Amino acid sequence: MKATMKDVAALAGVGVGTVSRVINGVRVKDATREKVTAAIKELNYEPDEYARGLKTNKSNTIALILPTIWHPFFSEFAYFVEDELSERNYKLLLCNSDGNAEKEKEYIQMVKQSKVDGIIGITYSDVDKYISANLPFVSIDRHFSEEVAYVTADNFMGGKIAATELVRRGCQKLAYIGGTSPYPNETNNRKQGFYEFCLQEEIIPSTLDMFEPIAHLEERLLHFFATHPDLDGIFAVNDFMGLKVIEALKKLDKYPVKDYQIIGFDGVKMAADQPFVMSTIVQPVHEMAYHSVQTILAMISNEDFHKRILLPVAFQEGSTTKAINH
Amino acid sequence: MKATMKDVAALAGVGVGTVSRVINGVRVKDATREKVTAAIKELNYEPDEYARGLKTNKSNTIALILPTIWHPFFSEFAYFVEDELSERNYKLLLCNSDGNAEKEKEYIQMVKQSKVDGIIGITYSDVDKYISANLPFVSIDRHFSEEVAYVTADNFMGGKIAATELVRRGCQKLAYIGGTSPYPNETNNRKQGFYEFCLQEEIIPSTLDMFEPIAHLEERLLHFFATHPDLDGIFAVNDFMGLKVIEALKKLDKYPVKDYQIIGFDGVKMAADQPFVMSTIVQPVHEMAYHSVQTILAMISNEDFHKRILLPVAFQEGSTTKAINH
DNA sequence: TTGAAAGCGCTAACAA
DNA sequence: TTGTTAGCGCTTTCAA
Repeated sequence: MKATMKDVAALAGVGVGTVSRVINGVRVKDATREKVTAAIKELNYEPDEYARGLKTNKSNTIALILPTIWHPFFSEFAYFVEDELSERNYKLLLCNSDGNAEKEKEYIQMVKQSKVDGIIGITYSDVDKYISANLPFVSIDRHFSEEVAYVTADNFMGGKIAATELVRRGCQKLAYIGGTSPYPNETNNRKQGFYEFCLQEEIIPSTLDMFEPIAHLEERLLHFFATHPDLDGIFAVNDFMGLKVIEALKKLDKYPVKDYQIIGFDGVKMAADQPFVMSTIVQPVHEMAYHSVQTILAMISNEDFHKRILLPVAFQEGSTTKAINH
Repeated sequence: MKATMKDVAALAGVGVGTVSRVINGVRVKDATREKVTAAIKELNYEPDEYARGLKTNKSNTIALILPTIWHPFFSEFAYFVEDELSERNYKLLLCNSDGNAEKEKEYIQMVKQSKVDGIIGITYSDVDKYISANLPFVSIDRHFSEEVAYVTADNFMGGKIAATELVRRGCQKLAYIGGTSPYPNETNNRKQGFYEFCLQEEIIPSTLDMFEPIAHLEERLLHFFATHPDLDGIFAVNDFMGLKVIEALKKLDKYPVKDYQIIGFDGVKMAADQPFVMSTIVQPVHEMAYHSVQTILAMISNEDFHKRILLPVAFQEGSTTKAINH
C-alpha cells in the first residue's frame, strides 16, 4: 500500500504538520527533520500531488497548445519549452489543436478545472474570447487584444533582412510568396518588412499572396512563375513554402543559385543536428521558449512581466543563396 | 470566486451527492437533472480535477517519455499518441529525457505521486529497474524483462525487406551501416534481418557498425567508403544515418541511384505533408501509437492486453533507389 | 518548534 | 431517487 503522510508521522513519532513542514522545507529542528526523513525513506513515501493540488490550487503544469507537434518548428519550440519548464520543476501538457478551435477551448477550460496553471499557445482561431484577463496565457506570434501577453520574433525585420540579402547578392527581380491566415498574426509582418526595403530601394516586387487554406498550391505557383519568368530573388513566407517553390521551379527546369536565389523563414531543421533546409531567416526559437516560460511563470506568481516581447531574427546562409564575402 | 459543487447544490436546492451524480452521468430524475444543469450553467461551474483526483486516484493523464521531441520520428509518434489519447479524454504529459536517466526516473516517480496514470516510454537507459510490475508502463522498441509490455515495428523483417529491394534493383555489393546502442533494443534486429537475406542469397555484405555515441561520424564513413569503393547497395540503420551517408558519398563524388542505391529506416518526413527524405522502410507510426495507447489504457483499467505487439513495416520508394516495374 | 484540527472539493457508501 | 456524511492526503492556522 502507498504510504501517506500520516504513516510517516506515526513512524517518526511526530504530527503530520511537521512532516508537511519537512517536505516543504520549512524550518524544523534538525533532530526532528532527521527522524522524519528517515521515516520517509523507510516507507518510500511520495507526497500525493492531488491532495496537495487540492489545497494549494497549483498543479505545476503548463499546457502548450500548438497546431501540430509534427512540424519541425513547433517540435523545436516544444523541446525548448519542456526544457525550460523541467528546469523549474514544471511539467508540460501537450495539445495538438490541429487548427481545431474546439480543442483549443477545451484546453483553456482545463485551467479553470485547475489542471494546469497556465497556457502557452500558438493558436490560430479566435480563442481570445475565452481568455479572461486573469487567466495566465501567453500567445506566440499572435497578437490578440490588449489583454493577452505575447512573444514573437521580429517578423518585420526578418522580411527586411531577406530583401536586403537578396539584393546584396545581386537579385534584380524580387518576389514575395506567401499565404495569409484568416486570423491576424505576426507572420504577415514578414511581407511588410520585405516591401519596406523594396520601397526604399525603389524596387517593385512581384507578389503571390494566397489565402489559407491554400488549394492547388503547385498549380498556382507554376502559373505565377510562368507569368513571371524573370524572377531571380524570392522570399518565401516560411521554409516549407520555400521548399514548395523550389519543387515547382524544378519542374520549370530552374534551380536555386544557378537560376535564382531564395530565402525562407523560420530556420527549420529536421532535428537538432541537421542542417537548415535552405537559406533562411532564423527565428530565435530557444529564446522564444525561454521568454514564454518566464512570462507565464511570472503571471502565475503575480510578478511583473512584459506584455509584448519582440525577439531578433537573423539571416542564415543555406544552399539556396550565393555565398558572398563580407 | 470559483463556484463549487456545494454552491450548485444550494442553488438547485439539492444535495451535493445529486450534483455529483449529474456530473458523472449517474441516473437521476429528469426534473432534478434539469434543475442541476441549470444551476451549473448559471454559476459557470467546473468540477475541480484535483479534488476528484484525490478521491479517485486517477489523473486521466499519460506521460510520454522520449529522447527528444525535436526529431521527426518522435514528433510524429507524439502527434498520434496525443491524438489517440485526446479522443479517449486523456491528456498527454510530455518529457524529453535527452538520454538522461535521471529525468526518466523522475517521471516514473510521478506515477507514484498519482500525477499520471501510466507511461509510454521510448527510453534508452536502464530504467527498467524502476518499473515495478504493477506500474502501467509500455515501452516502445525496447524489450526489457518479461515484465514490461512493449510495442515495436518488425525491425527484423524491415532489414530483410531492405536487402531484398536492393538486390531486386540490381545491387551486387551490399553494405549495412549503423550504430549500436549500449542498451539492447529492437533496432539491432534491422541488421539481423538484413544479414538473414544476404545469407540466403549467399551475398557477403560489408558492415560498418559503430558504437554509440558515435564520434567523428563523417571521418569514419569516409574511411569506410574509401576502403570499400565498389559498394552499390547500402542499408542504413535509420534515415538520418542514411542522410549522413549520402552527404559523405557526395564528398567522394558519388550520388544516389547514379552511383549507388540506399535505403534507410523509419520513414521520416519533416511534417505530415512532406515527402519521405529517401527510400526507406517505413515504421507504422500511427499503429504503434494506437497500440501503445490501447495497451496502456488496458493496463490501467485491468483489462487484458498483449505483452508484445509486433507491427509490420513496408518499403517506400523514395529518390534514392531505382524505380522498377513490378 | 511543534501538535491538533479544520478544511480544500469531491465521491461513494449508507440511509431514508 | 435522493440527502447526508465520512473521508481522500495534504496544508495551514491556532495554540501550546
